[in-house]
Amino acid sequence: MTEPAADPRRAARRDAGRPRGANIVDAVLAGTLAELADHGLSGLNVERVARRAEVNKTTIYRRWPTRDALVAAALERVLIDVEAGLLIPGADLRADLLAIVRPLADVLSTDLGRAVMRAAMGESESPAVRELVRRRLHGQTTSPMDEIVSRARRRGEWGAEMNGDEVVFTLVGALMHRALLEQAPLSADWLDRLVEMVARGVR
Amino acid sequence: MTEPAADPRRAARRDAGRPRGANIVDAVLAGTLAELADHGLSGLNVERVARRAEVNKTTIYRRWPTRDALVAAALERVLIDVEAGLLIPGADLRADLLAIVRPLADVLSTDLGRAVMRAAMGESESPAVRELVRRRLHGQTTSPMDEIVSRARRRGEWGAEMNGDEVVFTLVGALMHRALLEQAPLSADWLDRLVEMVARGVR
DNA sequence: CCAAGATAGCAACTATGCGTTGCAATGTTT
DNA sequence: AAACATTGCAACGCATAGTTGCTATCTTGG
Repeated sequence: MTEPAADPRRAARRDAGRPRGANIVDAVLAGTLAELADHGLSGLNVERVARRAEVNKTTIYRRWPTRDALVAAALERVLIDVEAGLLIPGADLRADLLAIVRPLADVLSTDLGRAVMRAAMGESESPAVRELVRRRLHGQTTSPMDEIVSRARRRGEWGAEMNGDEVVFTLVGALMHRALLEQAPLSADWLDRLVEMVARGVR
Repeated sequence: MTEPAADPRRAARRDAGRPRGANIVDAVLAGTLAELADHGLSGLNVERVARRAEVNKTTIYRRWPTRDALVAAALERVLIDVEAGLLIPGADLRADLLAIVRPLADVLSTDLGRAVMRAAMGESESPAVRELVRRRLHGQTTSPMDEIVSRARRRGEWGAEMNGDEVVFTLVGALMHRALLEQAPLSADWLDRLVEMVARGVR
């Protein structure tokens, strides 16, 4: 539900037209993210996005039917970058967990990232966002974690009845809380302590 | 910034007037919470709140200058109920942690509670809400945790370099993630496993 | 090259919801 | 009874979401 917009009238011939919209899509979503970082979700305004992307408001509405859909699409852009770290096996469980959590920590260390995640939590009523979050959550972290857990089991680092997902989600929740509610820095030091604690906890 | 609204003109004589507003304040805040639960933060509408509370819109605006302030006041109402569990010392660290986290878990198990916490996270840009969250967070959990940690230290259950706040906040973050993003139930079983993991982690 | 089809811009419009204002009605205190 | 405070009411101004009808421009198949 991001690019061509499933429109019956557009089903027949999809190869004609003015400059095909990839550029526009990019510009608009980038503009949306920028506005999100600048004014927050509640201050996000479609007309400003349009101006920023140097595109007409109508064009935006033709591609994304509602403000929510626009935001959801923009969020998706960013969340793709939070893909779990490449699955290079680390020295131990702590290293593996750190590798999985660090990309998110990086995102949450920028104004944009915080704005985006805030939106993801706050707007998670919106069907579009809710769907997106579910997709990104399950499936993005689950498979890497399965790998990590079985490695850790082999090394005797994992004896808990906790499953992999539950553990990552706890870590993610902790990051969110610190970044969004406490508004405290996600320092390397703190991250180390957090992961250390969790790693000890599942032994 | 909850009840009388600091208004210079009202400083002189504050004892005359129509039925003093306690009833109205209650009705309006209750209405706000109800609307929040029904339509979510983005769907919350002052005029509907007014109808629901059987009060005029103007009256609301006279007491709470903006929609944000109204929401903040309503949030505060609920968050008071999340006060840390009475400090009855439990059998062990696990029991203490459970006692501290359970009130929040209860709140997050209702539609209203989820809506409220979602609002608290999403709207934490808004100065009013941000201030509120800070106040409730620091000071609400810190002192009970100091107590719990020193008890746990005495019993040899706490050897970690993690401090008390960091641990509660991790727990709270985990609850939030599960309730708001995963939208999974905060079952007693899951809560036990979570607390068990953390308790082991700080040893 | 040309006609068809698709996309984008533009301007004007509706609808909704926030927040304001002036005034009248009603209640309380001294 | 007089003074004062609070509420209700109706009518606004204003920003922003979302729509519509039209025209201009681009791409591609023939």
